[in-house]
Amino acid sequence: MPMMNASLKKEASATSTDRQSLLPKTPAHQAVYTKMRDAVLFGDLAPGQPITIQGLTTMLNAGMTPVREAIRKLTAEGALEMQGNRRASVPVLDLHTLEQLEFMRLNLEPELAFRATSHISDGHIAQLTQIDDNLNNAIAAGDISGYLRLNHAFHTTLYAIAQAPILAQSAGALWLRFGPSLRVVCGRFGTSNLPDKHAELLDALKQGNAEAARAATAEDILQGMIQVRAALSEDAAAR
Amino acid sequence: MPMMNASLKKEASATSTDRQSLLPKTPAHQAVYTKMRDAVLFGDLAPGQPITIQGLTTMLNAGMTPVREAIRKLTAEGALEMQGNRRASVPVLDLHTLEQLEFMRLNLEPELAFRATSHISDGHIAQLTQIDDNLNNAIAAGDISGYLRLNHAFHTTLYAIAQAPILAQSAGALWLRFGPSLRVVCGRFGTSNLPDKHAELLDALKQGNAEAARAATAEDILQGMIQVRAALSEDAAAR
DNA sequence: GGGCGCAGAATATGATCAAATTTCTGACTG
DNA sequence: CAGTCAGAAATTTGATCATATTCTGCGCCC
Repeated sequence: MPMMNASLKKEASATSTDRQSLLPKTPAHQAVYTKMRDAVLFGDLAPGQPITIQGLTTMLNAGMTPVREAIRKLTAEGALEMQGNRRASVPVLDLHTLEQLEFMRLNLEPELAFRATSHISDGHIAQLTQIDDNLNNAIAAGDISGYLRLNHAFHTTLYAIAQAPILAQSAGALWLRFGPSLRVVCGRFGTSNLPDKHAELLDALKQGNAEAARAATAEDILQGMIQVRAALSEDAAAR
Repeated sequence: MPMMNASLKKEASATSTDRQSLLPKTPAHQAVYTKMRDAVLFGDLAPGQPITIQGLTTMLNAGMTPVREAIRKLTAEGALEMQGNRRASVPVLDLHTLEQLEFMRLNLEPELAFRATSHISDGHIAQLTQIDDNLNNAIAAGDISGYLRLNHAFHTTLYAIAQAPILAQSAGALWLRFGPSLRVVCGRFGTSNLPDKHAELLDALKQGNAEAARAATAEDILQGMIQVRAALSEDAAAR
């Protein structure tokens, strides 16, 4: 009974050279990981929602092993948590956890902006400016999903410039923890009051002013965390 | 019926090693993860040494899937790294990476000691004192492996008291990165010049002096990182 | 010296086993 | 007599394994 759609995902391909040779570069578990990561980051998986492994295999048309490995990886990064039994779910943020995330972000990300200033090039600035322009358009259009993705892309791109992979990776793991709640914030307050210290940050980067870049990043983080805290407090009060 | 060689690991049932079948509480992938984690932390796996998945299945008498999942988890935590091919290995520390680790440790662990001061109890202090006594004995006896394990246990125990799971988890991931090099340090300099700011730290905890605990932890970290940096520089010069 | 298999290892799949949640039944109590 | 709760069967879901397939590395032959 439960085995019927397994065959229609890959038809009998007579020519194994054309399509296969064009994209054999993506390992399945990595593709699954990226999709699930984005789903967590951009709110496609709501906090508290249980993750079923078999549901993902059918949803992503993937095997069981890649899904399991992606779940393990995301669990290690804090994007998912194993509830006492062997079920995984997107963790719900509480104020105590949020405070720790804010502490770590304020220690990590301003430092990354500081370091990026030393290694930035004109091409990098153009790239960041492009992202920020699209981001402002998304805000103006009320495009929540676009805002989330572009905001994430802006910070990720900047931190990659800092040439500090450990710090950048740690900061990326933190984003996985509060990403789902960012979606909640936007759903509650819309895109009107979103923080945008990116202009100040870009100015500082153009001038090579590392201290100003650090300060602007700290401001941006504080603004965002205040919004998330407000949404969380409201949720706790409504319960 | 096709399981012939899989049975011989369970055949010696009446003898000593079959506690697992009597206590089926531990999932296999978790047991494998813990063993590999300890092997990385305490230098049983040397940096640069390639990890073969089939070697681990036979070495740990485990299946293939649990080993794969443990490798994914450790890779996500930075304990292992995937080199371009699909081989994994214990990463070798360079000075640039070490600097980032020091930066993060100095931001995280003193804060954890600071927070632990508020929540500590007499039982906790007794526990930490016990560990530190054993640690001093290990140093006096030149027991490198014992020193590594007890030093790790001391810090882990303290950080668990701080009631800040995100910070503690992040700090634990950092230990996975410089753990292998700690073994190298000990192999080079012995246990004579090892840092031991634990006495100061314990005094501060007993007095409830959070600021002193923070400072003592920072000193302990700096001492240890200086040692690791010296060993790394020596290695780089010898090559 | 370079292209071509060949061995070995890693990835991915489906099947099988075990555990847990759910559901259904039945009895007991108010 | 009805409602509720305990317990057991059943279904769902996670964990593990054996196997097939694919890719990498290396040696060999041209």
